[in-house]
Amino acid sequence: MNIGELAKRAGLTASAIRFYERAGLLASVERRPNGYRVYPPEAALKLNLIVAAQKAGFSLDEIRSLLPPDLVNWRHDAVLEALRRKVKDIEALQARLAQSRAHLVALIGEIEAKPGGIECSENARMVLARMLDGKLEQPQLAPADLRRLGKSAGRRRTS
Amino acid sequence: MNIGELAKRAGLTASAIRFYERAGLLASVERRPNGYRVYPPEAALKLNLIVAAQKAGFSLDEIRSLLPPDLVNWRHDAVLEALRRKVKDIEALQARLAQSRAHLVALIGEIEAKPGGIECSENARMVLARMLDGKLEQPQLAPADLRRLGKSAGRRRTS
DNA sequence: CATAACCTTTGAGTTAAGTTGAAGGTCAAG
DNA sequence: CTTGACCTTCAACTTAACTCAAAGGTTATG
Repeated sequence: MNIGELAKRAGLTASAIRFYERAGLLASVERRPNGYRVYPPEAALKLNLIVAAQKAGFSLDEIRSLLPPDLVNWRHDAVLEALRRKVKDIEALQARLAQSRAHLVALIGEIEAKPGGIECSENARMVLARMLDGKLEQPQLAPADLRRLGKSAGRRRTS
Repeated sequence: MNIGELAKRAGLTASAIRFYERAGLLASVERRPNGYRVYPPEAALKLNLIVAAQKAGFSLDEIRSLLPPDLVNWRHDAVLEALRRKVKDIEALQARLAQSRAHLVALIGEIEAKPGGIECSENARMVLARMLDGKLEQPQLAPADLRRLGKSAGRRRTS
């Protein structure tokens, strides 16, 4: 199977697959005499796994450090530890989101609760004040690698 | 007040404040004869507001489009709409996170449930298979601007 | 034999929200 | 008069996960 065929099967682009190879997620692969990469059918499985792990919030770096070269000799303990850590990360993010949501909902309530009486600027000043002290201390969170978890799951190839 | 003083008060760096000005979030400010920026005390309030909005998941672009120049003539309806939209975004992300978390927890359970009997490679293959079809379709989500919501709230200046 | 549809590598561009560095002007203290 | 702490601009760098373009080789088809 050539790279284009594999890309189609995995729902990726050929350039993404080359990128994964360059990034060390895929071992360097067999070549035809003309230089074309040739993939065995299992390659699609590995790509699907990578995509799934990404959707679950793992970075390519994390995935590389956990993926065994052969797809069968997993480092059990490391994988379990990473999974548990990721669950913790998600829970922390969930807590933060719940706080943010609550703040926003409260803010909406305060803004709506003034049908037009008290001068607009008066109102604005009060709402502002409440908004600012409400936000001043939120839970400190793990490093920035949580960002990934917020990514869209859509983005299937459109061509 | 000079920029360094303002930065200290707002918990930002001077370069961040210059960046916000360049990005159109802050109107260009009065200068001393030597070129130094001079800020009125209210400036800190505006910066606090920007920081608060960012923590709530708004991008600088969004903030710029909502922030009135005078801090008092808000476009009520636009602000309310933006707030409600942001709450929706947060809820969508929460749903996605709950799914991811559930998947990971289930996966951990499956891996743990094999004390060492069935060949490791057998187990790996099964777990893999279940993992892949579980993930294949997740809720499609709004564009990628949800990323911001995952950012750490920590990162108070350390110098 | 021309053309399209593949494939190759390399290098640069994308986004967001800043940070860092160079090169230089200004100001107060000792 | 020099040291150190400020301030100025501008340009380039950072991160992640790719994408895109250029320039060229290969293969199948009409």
